[in-house]
Amino acid sequence: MSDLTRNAVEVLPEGRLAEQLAGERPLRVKLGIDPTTADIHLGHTVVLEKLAAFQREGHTVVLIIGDFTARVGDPSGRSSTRPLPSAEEIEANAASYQEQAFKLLDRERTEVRHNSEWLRMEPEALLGLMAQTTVARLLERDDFQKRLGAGQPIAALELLYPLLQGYDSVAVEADVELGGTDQKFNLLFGRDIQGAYGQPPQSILTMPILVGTDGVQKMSKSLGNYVGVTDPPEQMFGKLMSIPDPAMDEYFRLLLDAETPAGPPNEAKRELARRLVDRFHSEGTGAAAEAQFNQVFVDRGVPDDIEVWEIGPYGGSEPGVILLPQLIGAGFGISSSEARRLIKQGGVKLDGQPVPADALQLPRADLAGRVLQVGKRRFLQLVDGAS
RNA sequence: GGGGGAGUGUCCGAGUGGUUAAAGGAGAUGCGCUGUAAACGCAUUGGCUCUGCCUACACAGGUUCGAAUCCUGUCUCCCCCA
Repeated sequence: MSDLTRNAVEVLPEGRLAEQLAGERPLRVKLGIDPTTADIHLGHTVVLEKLAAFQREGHTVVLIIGDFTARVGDPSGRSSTRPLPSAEEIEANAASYQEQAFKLLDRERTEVRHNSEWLRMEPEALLGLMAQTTVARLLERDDFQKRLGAGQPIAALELLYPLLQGYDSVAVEADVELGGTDQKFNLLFGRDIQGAYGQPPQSILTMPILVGTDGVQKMSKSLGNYVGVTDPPEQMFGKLMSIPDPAMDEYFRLLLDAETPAGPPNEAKRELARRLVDRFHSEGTGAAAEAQFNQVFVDRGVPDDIEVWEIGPYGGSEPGVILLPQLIGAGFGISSSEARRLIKQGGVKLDGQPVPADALQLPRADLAGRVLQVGKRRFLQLVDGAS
Protein backbone atom coordinates (compact mmCIF):
# COMPACT_ATOMS: atom_id res chain seq x y z
CA MET A 1 0.00 0.00 0.00
CA SER A 2 2.61 2.53 1.02
CA ASP A 3 4.47 1.42 -2.05
CA LEU A 4 1.57 2.24 -4.26
CA THR A 5 0.95 5.69 -2.94
CA ARG A 6 4.54 6.79 -2.59
CA ASN A 7 5.21 10.13 -4.25
CA ALA A 8 1.51 10.54 -4.97
CA VAL A 9 0.19 14.04 -4.46
CA GLU A 10 -3.39 13.10 -3.73
CA VAL A 11 -5.33 9.90 -3.35
CA LEU A 12 -9.05 10.53 -3.32
CA PRO A 13 -11.44 9.97 -1.81
CA GLU A 14 -9.70 9.62 1.50
CA GLY A 15 -9.21 6.02 2.52
CA ARG A 16 -11.08 4.57 -0.41
CA LEU A 17 -8.07 3.06 -2.12
CA ALA A 18 -7.08 1.24 1.05
CA GLU A 19 -10.52 -0.34 1.19
CA GLN A 20 -10.30 -1.38 -2.41
CA LEU A 21 -6.86 -2.87 -1.94
CA ALA A 22 -8.10 -4.82 1.06
CA GLY A 23 -10.63 -6.59 -1.16
CA GLU A 24 -10.12 -9.97 -2.77
CA ARG A 25 -10.49 -8.86 -6.35
CA PRO A 26 -7.57 -7.41 -8.34
CA LEU A 27 -8.30 -3.79 -9.17
CA ARG A 28 -8.74 -2.40 -12.63
CA VAL A 29 -6.32 0.50 -12.80
CA LYS A 30 -6.74 2.90 -15.66
CA LEU A 31 -4.40 5.34 -17.32
CA GLY A 32 -5.26 7.22 -20.46
CA ILE A 33 -2.79 8.92 -22.75
CA ASP A 34 -3.69 10.92 -25.80
CA PRO A 35 -1.28 10.29 -28.67
CA THR A 36 -0.97 13.94 -29.60
CA THR A 37 2.79 13.87 -30.07
CA ALA A 38 5.10 11.15 -31.26
CA ASP A 39 7.08 10.42 -28.15
CA ILE A 40 6.63 9.61 -24.55
CA HIS A 41 8.98 11.59 -22.38
CA LEU A 42 10.23 11.20 -18.84
CA GLY A 43 7.34 13.25 -17.52
CA HIS A 44 4.89 10.63 -18.72
CA THR A 45 6.95 7.89 -17.15
CA VAL A 46 6.27 9.17 -13.66
CA VAL A 47 2.67 8.07 -13.98
CA LEU A 48 3.47 5.06 -16.12
CA GLU A 49 5.86 3.82 -13.49
CA LYS A 50 3.14 4.12 -10.89
CA LEU A 51 0.90 2.11 -13.15
CA ALA A 52 3.61 -0.51 -13.38
CA ALA A 53 3.76 -0.64 -9.60
CA PHE A 54 0.07 -1.57 -9.48
CA GLN A 55 0.75 -4.18 -12.12
CA ARG A 56 3.52 -5.72 -10.06
CA GLU A 57 1.07 -6.01 -7.18
CA GLY A 58 -1.13 -8.15 -9.35
CA HIS A 59 -3.71 -5.60 -10.36
CA THR A 60 -5.07 -5.30 -13.86
CA VAL A 61 -3.66 -2.42 -15.79
CA VAL A 62 -5.81 -0.82 -18.45
CA LEU A 63 -3.86 1.45 -20.73
CA ILE A 64 -6.15 3.60 -22.80
CA ILE A 65 -4.78 5.05 -25.98
CA GLY A 66 -6.88 8.14 -26.46
CA ASP A 67 -7.05 8.02 -30.21
CA PHE A 68 -10.50 9.56 -30.11
CA THR A 69 -9.94 12.08 -27.34
CA ALA A 70 -6.75 13.22 -29.08
CA ARG A 71 -9.08 14.68 -31.65
CA VAL A 72 -10.94 16.64 -29.03
CA GLY A 73 -8.04 18.16 -27.15
CA ASP A 74 -7.56 17.98 -23.42
CA PRO A 75 -7.90 21.48 -21.98
CA SER A 76 -5.98 20.51 -18.82
CA GLY A 77 -3.42 23.13 -17.97
CA ARG A 78 -3.93 24.83 -21.27
CA SER A 79 -4.09 28.55 -21.65
CA SER A 80 -5.33 28.34 -25.19
CA THR A 81 -7.03 25.89 -27.52
CA ARG A 82 -4.43 23.53 -28.82
CA PRO A 83 -4.00 22.74 -32.49
CA LEU A 84 -5.26 19.24 -33.07
CA PRO A 85 -3.23 16.58 -34.82
CA SER A 86 -4.53 14.95 -37.95
CA ALA A 87 -6.03 11.47 -37.99
CA GLU A 88 -2.89 10.11 -39.65
CA GLU A 89 -0.62 11.59 -37.03
CA ILE A 90 -2.75 10.21 -34.26
CA GLU A 91 -2.67 6.76 -35.74
CA ALA A 92 1.09 6.79 -36.14
CA ASN A 93 1.60 8.19 -32.65
CA ALA A 94 -0.74 5.66 -31.09
CA ALA A 95 1.38 2.79 -32.33
CA SER A 96 4.65 4.21 -31.07
CA TYR A 97 3.15 5.25 -27.73
CA GLN A 98 2.20 1.71 -27.05
CA GLU A 99 5.67 0.43 -27.82
CA GLN A 100 7.23 3.06 -25.62
CA ALA A 101 4.85 2.37 -22.78
CA PHE A 102 5.98 -1.24 -22.77
CA LYS A 103 9.44 -0.12 -21.80
CA LEU A 104 7.87 0.15 -18.37
CA LEU A 105 4.82 -2.08 -18.42
CA ASP A 106 4.55 -5.82 -18.71
CA ARG A 107 3.10 -6.33 -22.13
CA GLU A 108 1.54 -9.67 -21.30
CA ARG A 109 -0.43 -8.32 -18.42
CA THR A 110 -1.60 -5.04 -19.85
CA GLU A 111 -5.01 -4.49 -21.30
CA VAL A 112 -4.61 -1.94 -24.08
CA ARG A 113 -7.72 -0.25 -25.36
CA HIS A 114 -8.35 2.52 -27.84
CA ASN A 115 -11.11 4.80 -26.78
CA SER A 116 -12.43 5.23 -30.30
CA GLU A 117 -13.85 1.75 -29.62
CA TRP A 118 -16.61 3.17 -27.49
CA LEU A 119 -16.48 6.90 -28.12
CA ARG A 120 -17.58 6.56 -31.70
CA MET A 121 -21.08 6.42 -30.37
CA GLU A 122 -24.49 7.20 -31.70
CA PRO A 123 -25.49 10.86 -31.39
CA GLU A 124 -28.29 9.80 -29.06
CA ALA A 125 -25.78 8.15 -26.78
CA LEU A 126 -23.63 11.25 -26.81
CA LEU A 127 -26.62 13.37 -25.87
CA GLY A 128 -27.27 10.99 -23.05
CA LEU A 129 -23.72 11.53 -21.85
CA MET A 130 -24.02 15.29 -22.13
CA ALA A 131 -27.20 15.18 -20.10
CA GLN A 132 -25.15 14.03 -17.12
CA THR A 133 -23.65 17.38 -16.28
CA THR A 134 -24.05 21.12 -16.49
CA VAL A 135 -22.13 23.87 -18.17
CA ALA A 136 -21.36 25.47 -14.82
CA ARG A 137 -19.82 22.22 -13.67
CA LEU A 138 -17.70 21.94 -16.79
CA LEU A 139 -16.55 25.52 -16.52
CA GLU A 140 -15.60 25.48 -12.88
CA ARG A 141 -12.19 24.06 -13.56
CA ASP A 142 -9.32 26.35 -12.95
CA ASP A 143 -7.86 26.47 -16.44
CA PHE A 144 -11.20 27.48 -17.92
CA GLN A 145 -11.71 30.13 -15.28
CA LYS A 146 -8.37 31.64 -16.15
CA ARG A 147 -9.12 31.64 -19.83
CA LEU A 148 -12.54 33.12 -19.26
CA GLY A 149 -10.99 35.82 -17.15
CA ALA A 150 -8.33 36.56 -19.73
CA GLY A 151 -10.83 36.69 -22.56
CA GLN A 152 -9.27 33.62 -24.15
CA PRO A 153 -11.48 31.42 -26.28
CA ILE A 154 -12.69 28.04 -25.16
CA ALA A 155 -13.73 25.69 -27.91
CA ALA A 156 -17.07 24.00 -27.34
CA LEU A 157 -15.25 20.78 -28.12
CA GLU A 158 -12.94 21.27 -25.17
CA LEU A 159 -15.93 21.42 -22.90
CA LEU A 160 -16.75 17.87 -23.85
CA TYR A 161 -13.38 16.45 -23.00
CA PRO A 162 -14.00 15.52 -19.37
CA LEU A 163 -17.22 13.81 -20.35
CA LEU A 164 -15.42 11.63 -22.82
CA GLN A 165 -12.56 10.80 -20.50
CA GLY A 166 -15.10 10.03 -17.82
CA TYR A 167 -16.92 7.73 -20.15
CA ASP A 168 -13.67 5.86 -20.70
CA SER A 169 -13.83 4.92 -17.04
CA VAL A 170 -17.36 3.65 -17.53
CA ALA A 171 -16.34 1.64 -20.58
CA VAL A 172 -13.47 -0.12 -18.85
CA GLU A 173 -15.11 -0.23 -15.42
CA ALA A 174 -12.15 1.38 -13.76
CA ASP A 175 -11.60 1.01 -10.03
CA VAL A 176 -8.70 3.42 -9.94
CA GLU A 177 -7.52 6.06 -12.35
CA LEU A 178 -4.05 7.55 -12.35
CA GLY A 179 -2.90 10.86 -13.75
CA GLY A 180 -0.76 13.93 -13.24
CA THR A 181 -1.95 16.60 -10.85
CA ASP A 182 -3.13 18.57 -13.85
CA GLN A 183 -5.60 15.78 -14.46
CA LYS A 184 -7.38 16.13 -11.16
CA PHE A 185 -10.51 17.70 -12.57
CA ASN A 186 -10.87 15.11 -15.30
CA LEU A 187 -10.21 12.26 -12.92
CA LEU A 188 -12.77 13.45 -10.41
CA PHE A 189 -15.24 14.07 -13.17
CA GLY A 190 -14.93 10.44 -14.15
CA ARG A 191 -16.32 9.52 -10.77
CA ASP A 192 -19.49 11.46 -11.44
CA ILE A 193 -19.94 9.91 -14.84
CA GLN A 194 -19.44 6.42 -13.48
CA GLY A 195 -22.01 7.18 -10.82
CA ALA A 196 -24.45 8.41 -13.43
CA TYR A 197 -24.05 5.11 -15.26
CA GLY A 198 -24.63 3.09 -12.17
CA GLN A 199 -21.03 2.12 -11.49
CA PRO A 200 -19.14 2.55 -8.25
CA PRO A 201 -16.94 5.62 -8.70
CA GLN A 202 -13.22 5.03 -9.17
CA SER A 203 -10.69 6.37 -6.76
CA ILE A 204 -8.08 8.64 -8.17
CA LEU A 205 -4.38 9.00 -7.61
CA THR A 206 -2.43 11.98 -8.87
CA MET A 207 1.31 12.17 -9.40
CA PRO A 208 3.53 15.27 -9.49
CA ILE A 209 4.32 16.88 -12.79
CA LEU A 210 7.98 16.51 -13.65
CA VAL A 211 9.84 19.70 -14.33
CA GLY A 212 11.60 19.94 -17.70
CA THR A 213 15.31 20.18 -18.40
CA ASP A 214 15.06 23.93 -17.97
CA GLY A 215 14.20 23.30 -14.34
CA VAL A 216 11.30 25.73 -14.47
CA GLN A 217 8.42 24.68 -16.64
CA LYS A 218 6.74 21.32 -16.77
CA MET A 219 8.35 18.84 -19.08
CA SER A 220 6.64 19.02 -22.41
CA LYS A 221 7.41 18.36 -25.97
CA SER A 222 6.11 21.70 -27.14
CA LEU A 223 8.34 23.56 -24.71
CA GLY A 224 11.34 21.64 -25.99
CA ASN A 225 12.52 20.83 -22.48
CA TYR A 226 11.87 17.13 -22.57
CA VAL A 227 13.88 13.93 -22.52
CA GLY A 228 12.22 11.33 -24.71
CA VAL A 229 12.31 7.72 -23.65
CA THR A 230 13.50 6.85 -27.14
CA ASP A 231 16.23 9.47 -27.23
CA PRO A 232 19.57 7.84 -28.09
CA PRO A 233 21.75 7.16 -25.02
CA GLU A 234 24.25 9.96 -25.66
CA GLN A 235 21.52 12.49 -26.18
CA MET A 236 19.63 11.35 -23.13
CA PHE A 237 22.77 11.57 -21.04
CA GLY A 238 23.58 15.03 -22.32
CA LYS A 239 20.11 16.37 -21.77
CA LEU A 240 20.07 15.03 -18.24
CA MET A 241 23.43 16.62 -17.51
CA SER A 242 21.95 19.92 -18.51
CA ILE A 243 19.24 20.06 -15.88
CA PRO A 244 19.82 22.64 -13.18
CA ASP A 245 21.19 21.19 -9.96
CA PRO A 246 18.10 22.00 -7.88
CA ALA A 247 15.95 19.88 -10.19
CA MET A 248 18.03 16.79 -9.46
CA ASP A 249 16.22 15.89 -6.27
CA GLU A 250 12.95 15.71 -8.07
CA TYR A 251 14.38 13.60 -10.85
CA PHE A 252 15.88 11.14 -8.40
CA ARG A 253 12.73 10.94 -6.37
CA LEU A 254 10.16 10.70 -9.14
CA LEU A 255 12.08 8.74 -11.73
CA LEU A 256 14.34 6.52 -9.68
CA ASP A 257 12.49 6.53 -6.40
CA ALA A 258 15.75 7.39 -4.70
CA GLU A 259 17.46 10.13 -2.78
CA THR A 260 20.03 12.34 -4.41
CA PRO A 261 23.39 10.86 -3.36
CA ALA A 262 25.56 13.02 -1.17
CA GLY A 263 28.70 14.43 -2.72
CA PRO A 264 29.55 16.72 -5.56
CA PRO A 265 26.53 17.69 -7.68
CA ASN A 266 28.36 16.80 -10.83
CA GLU A 267 28.84 13.22 -9.64
CA ALA A 268 25.23 12.92 -8.54
CA LYS A 269 24.01 14.19 -11.86
CA ARG A 270 26.19 11.75 -13.69
CA GLU A 271 24.75 8.93 -11.65
CA LEU A 272 21.24 10.14 -12.42
CA ALA A 273 21.98 10.25 -16.12
CA ARG A 274 23.70 6.85 -16.10
CA ARG A 275 20.88 5.14 -14.29
CA LEU A 276 18.18 6.61 -16.46
CA VAL A 277 19.99 5.74 -19.67
CA ASP A 278 20.44 2.19 -18.39
CA ARG A 279 16.80 2.02 -17.59
CA PHE A 280 15.47 3.10 -20.95
CA HIS A 281 18.10 1.42 -23.04
CA SER A 282 20.01 -1.43 -21.55
CA GLU A 283 22.36 -2.12 -18.69
CA GLY A 284 25.74 -0.58 -19.43
CA THR A 285 24.61 1.92 -22.02
CA GLY A 286 24.65 4.60 -19.36
CA ALA A 287 28.34 4.15 -18.75
CA ALA A 288 29.01 4.12 -22.47
CA ALA A 289 27.05 7.30 -22.93
CA GLU A 290 28.99 8.89 -20.12
CA ALA A 291 32.30 7.93 -21.71
CA GLN A 292 31.12 9.52 -24.90
CA PHE A 293 30.02 12.59 -23.02
CA ASN A 294 33.42 12.94 -21.41
CA GLN A 295 35.11 12.52 -24.72
CA VAL A 296 33.06 15.21 -26.38
CA PHE A 297 32.51 17.76 -23.66
CA VAL A 298 35.21 17.29 -21.11
CA ASP A 299 38.11 16.33 -23.36
CA ARG A 300 36.72 18.19 -26.33
CA GLY A 301 37.20 15.16 -28.48
CA VAL A 302 35.25 13.43 -31.17
CA PRO A 303 32.67 10.76 -30.40
CA ASP A 304 33.32 7.20 -31.51
CA ASP A 305 30.76 6.60 -34.14
CA ILE A 306 29.71 9.57 -36.09
CA GLU A 307 27.68 9.73 -39.22
CA VAL A 308 29.52 9.38 -42.48
CA TRP A 309 28.74 12.03 -45.03
CA GLU A 310 29.47 12.03 -48.72
CA ILE A 311 31.17 15.24 -49.73
CA GLY A 312 28.97 15.33 -52.78
CA PRO A 313 28.61 17.69 -55.65
CA TYR A 314 28.78 21.06 -53.93
CA GLY A 315 31.11 22.37 -56.53
CA GLY A 316 32.34 25.90 -56.65
CA SER A 317 33.38 27.93 -59.62
CA GLU A 318 36.50 25.85 -60.13
CA PRO A 319 36.68 22.09 -60.41
CA GLY A 320 37.76 20.21 -57.33
CA VAL A 321 36.56 22.95 -55.01
CA ILE A 322 33.76 22.55 -52.53
CA LEU A 323 31.45 25.30 -51.33
CA LEU A 324 31.66 24.80 -47.62
CA PRO A 325 28.39 26.51 -46.62
CA GLN A 326 26.43 24.25 -48.91
CA LEU A 327 28.13 21.12 -47.69
CA ILE A 328 27.48 22.10 -44.09
CA GLY A 329 23.93 23.12 -44.84
CA ALA A 330 23.11 19.78 -46.40
CA GLY A 331 25.07 17.72 -43.91
CA PHE A 332 23.62 19.25 -40.79
CA GLY A 333 20.23 20.21 -42.10
CA ILE A 334 20.62 23.95 -41.77
CA SER A 335 20.47 26.72 -44.34
CA SER A 336 23.63 27.65 -46.15
CA SER A 337 23.26 31.19 -44.87
CA GLU A 338 23.33 29.88 -41.35
CA ALA A 339 26.34 27.74 -42.19
CA ARG A 340 28.06 30.85 -43.48
CA ARG A 341 27.44 32.63 -40.21
CA LEU A 342 28.79 29.70 -38.26
CA ILE A 343 31.99 29.74 -40.24
CA LYS A 344 32.33 33.45 -39.66
CA GLN A 345 31.86 32.94 -35.93
CA GLY A 346 34.48 30.26 -35.72
CA GLY A 347 31.96 27.54 -35.01
CA VAL A 348 33.14 25.18 -37.71
CA LYS A 349 36.10 22.87 -37.31
CA LEU A 350 37.90 20.30 -39.40
CA ASP A 351 39.66 17.62 -37.36
CA GLY A 352 39.38 19.94 -34.40
CA GLN A 353 41.00 22.88 -36.16
CA PRO A 354 38.81 25.95 -36.59
CA VAL A 355 38.07 26.80 -40.18
CA PRO A 356 39.21 30.35 -40.99
CA ALA A 357 36.36 32.84 -41.11
CA ASP A 358 36.90 33.53 -44.79
CA ALA A 359 37.23 29.94 -45.95
CA LEU A 360 34.04 29.55 -47.90
CA GLN A 361 35.56 27.23 -50.44
CA LEU A 362 38.01 24.43 -49.89
CA PRO A 363 39.61 21.90 -52.18
CA ARG A 364 37.94 18.50 -52.10
CA ALA A 365 41.22 16.91 -51.16
CA ASP A 366 41.38 19.01 -48.00
CA LEU A 367 38.03 17.66 -46.87
CA ALA A 368 38.05 13.97 -47.68
CA GLY A 369 38.54 11.71 -44.69
CA ARG A 370 38.34 14.53 -42.17
CA VAL A 371 35.89 15.18 -39.39
CA LEU A 372 33.64 18.16 -39.91
CA GLN A 373 32.37 19.69 -36.70
CA VAL A 374 29.78 22.35 -36.07
CA GLY A 375 29.57 23.71 -32.57
CA LYS A 376 30.43 21.37 -29.75
CA ARG A 377 28.25 18.47 -30.47
CA ARG A 378 27.56 17.98 -34.15
CA PHE A 379 29.97 15.90 -36.17
CA LEU A 380 30.23 14.33 -39.60
CA GLN A 381 32.89 12.04 -41.00
CA LEU A 382 33.52 13.27 -44.51
CA VAL A 383 34.19 10.81 -47.30
CA ASP A 384 34.73 11.43 -50.95
CA GLY A 385 32.94 8.79 -52.94
CA ALA A 386 33.87 10.42 -56.20
CA SER A 387 37.58 9.93 -55.84
C1' G B 1 -28.42 39.99 -36.36
C1' G B 2 -25.86 44.81 -34.65
C1' G B 3 -21.38 47.41 -32.90
C1' G B 4 -16.13 47.43 -31.85
C1' G B 5 -11.09 45.39 -32.24
C1' A B 6 -7.10 42.24 -34.16
C1' G B 7 -4.04 39.37 -37.72
C1' U B 8 4.06 41.37 -37.95
C1' G B 9 9.87 37.16 -38.27
C1' U B 10 10.45 30.31 -34.18
C1' C B 11 7.21 32.55 -30.24
C1' C B 12 5.66 37.09 -27.59
C1' G B 13 5.53 41.91 -29.06
C1' A B 14 6.91 47.40 -31.00
C1' G B 15 6.17 49.97 -35.33
C1' U B 16 1.06 53.43 -38.31
C1' G B 17 3.74 56.46 -45.74
C1' G B 18 10.10 57.42 -46.79
C1' U B 19 18.08 55.15 -44.61
C1' U B 20 16.98 49.58 -42.64
C1' A B 21 15.00 42.15 -43.09
C1' A B 22 11.51 45.61 -39.48
C1' A B 23 12.65 48.16 -31.87
C1' G B 24 12.53 45.06 -27.57
C1' G B 25 12.04 40.37 -25.12
C1' A B 26 11.99 35.00 -25.09
C1' G B 27 13.90 30.87 -27.38
C1' A B 28 17.66 28.85 -30.34
C1' U B 29 22.64 28.73 -32.15
C1' G B 30 28.12 30.11 -31.95
C1' C B 31 32.37 31.82 -29.08
C1' G B 32 34.48 32.53 -24.08
C1' C B 33 34.26 30.58 -19.36
C1' U B 34 32.88 26.08 -16.73
C1' G B 35 31.97 19.96 -12.83
C1' U B 36 27.64 20.20 -16.82
C1' A B 37 24.36 20.86 -23.18
C1' A B 38 24.00 24.78 -15.79
C1' A B 39 25.05 29.99 -14.42
C1' C B 40 27.43 34.26 -16.37
C1' G B 41 29.59 37.43 -20.53
C1' C B 42 29.85 38.56 -25.82
C1' A B 43 27.86 37.59 -30.61
C1' U B 44 24.49 35.64 -34.31
C1' U B 45 19.37 34.70 -35.46
C1' G B 46 14.59 35.19 -43.59
C1' G B 47 16.74 32.76 -48.09
C1' C B 48 20.45 32.43 -52.00
C1' U B 49 25.10 30.61 -56.82
C1' C B 50 26.57 36.54 -50.98
C1' U B 51 31.18 42.80 -51.48
C1' G B 52 25.47 41.45 -54.66
C1' C B 53 20.53 39.40 -55.40
C1' C B 54 15.69 37.61 -53.88
C1' U B 55 11.49 36.98 -50.64
C1' A B 56 9.04 39.01 -46.31
C1' C B 57 4.76 42.18 -41.84
C1' A B 58 -2.99 36.97 -42.88
C1' C B 59 -4.45 36.57 -48.48
C1' A B 60 -5.69 39.16 -53.30
C1' G B 61 -5.93 43.64 -55.66
C1' G B 62 -5.40 49.15 -55.63
C1' U B 63 -3.56 54.41 -54.40
C1' U B 64 1.58 56.52 -54.31
C1' C B 65 7.95 58.46 -56.76
C1' G B 66 7.69 55.20 -52.30
C1' A B 67 3.41 51.05 -47.88
C1' A B 68 3.99 46.49 -42.66
C1' U B 69 1.91 51.37 -42.28
C1' C B 70 -3.65 54.45 -46.73
C1' C B 71 -8.05 52.22 -49.74
C1' U B 72 -11.15 47.82 -51.52
C1' G B 73 -12.36 42.81 -51.23
C1' U B 74 -11.50 37.85 -49.00
C1' C B 75 -10.29 34.70 -44.97
C1' U B 76 -9.47 33.91 -39.74
C1' C B 77 -9.91 35.34 -34.70
C1' C B 78 -11.43 38.17 -30.28
C1' C B 79 -14.74 41.44 -27.37
C1' C B 80 -19.53 43.78 -26.35
C1' C B 81 -24.88 43.95 -27.28
C1' A B 82 -29.09 40.97 -28.95
